[in-house]
Amino acid sequence: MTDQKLRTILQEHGLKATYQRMAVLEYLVTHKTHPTAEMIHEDLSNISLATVYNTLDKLIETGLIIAIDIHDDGKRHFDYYGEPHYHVINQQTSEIIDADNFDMAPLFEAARKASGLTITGYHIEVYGVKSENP
Amino acid sequence: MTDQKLRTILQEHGLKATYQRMAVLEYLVTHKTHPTAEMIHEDLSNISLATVYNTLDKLIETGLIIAIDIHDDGKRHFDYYGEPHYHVINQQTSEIIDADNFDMAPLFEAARKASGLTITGYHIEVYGVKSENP
DNA sequence: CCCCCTTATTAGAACTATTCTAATATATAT
DNA sequence: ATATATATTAGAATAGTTCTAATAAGGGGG
Repeated sequence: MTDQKLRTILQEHGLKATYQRMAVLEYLVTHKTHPTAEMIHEDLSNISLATVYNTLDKLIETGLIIAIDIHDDGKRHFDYYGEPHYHVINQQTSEIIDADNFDMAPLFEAARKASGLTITGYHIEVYGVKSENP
Repeated sequence: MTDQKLRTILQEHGLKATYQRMAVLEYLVTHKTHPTAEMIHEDLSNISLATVYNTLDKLIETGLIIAIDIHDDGKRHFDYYGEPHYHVINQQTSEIIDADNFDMAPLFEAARKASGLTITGYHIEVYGVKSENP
């Protein structure tokens, strides 16, 4: 993804297009690894950890990325959220698999009915284990 | 819920029926407040915080309760999971609303297809805000 | 019914992911 | 180009959770 594209995305979401934000956003766009803040900081070694956290907070506020809490490791993982999707988590390995083969609209309608709220988003994690008989 | 019932539930899930576990489980069964470990510890004042955490871990392992991470407050919240349900979270107030008016079986099937795993459970949080025009 | 042994509880220390501070630097509108 | 509000940073601080190791208690076997 070009710098100009990253700059535009950030500005369209009301964020100043700093070098650090462009780098963190590009990292999340191009890595499917659901990294932690520490992992991003290690790879982008010229950006401070505080800035990684600050930037992740801003990107979450805009909805560009989401956070996933894996209870196994106690760390927050982050995921670019360009297209809505959900996560399937292997309980034996903590591997996170992206999936988008399900229409969430009926769930939104059910949630609206149950709560009276205007639905703005969702986080779905489905847990599984390796099949006994593949 | 009677002590005998609590004892039976714990033993059926392979856990020793200690006073502390019965108290924590009963607390979660009877409180719809999605409490944190600290809140449980404050209310059950004769049970140590370490035991509250240990017990919550054990109850999660058995599937009797689940954890919900609210990113707003950085604390883990816990919820008795006697019947499958999902959560609608008011982003303005962090209020957690239980809802069960949606059949998750099709999502399980989609997740199985996407991952090849045998699905064992799910955590769903739907986010919303107060409607503009109620 | 009472041991025995495994498992649970506890207080407090330790850990660590995340947030805060306050000084410096940078983006962007004018 | 300048001003100004906003962003970055290193390091300290915070706080939720986990660990330690000593004590207590559940419950199966006799």
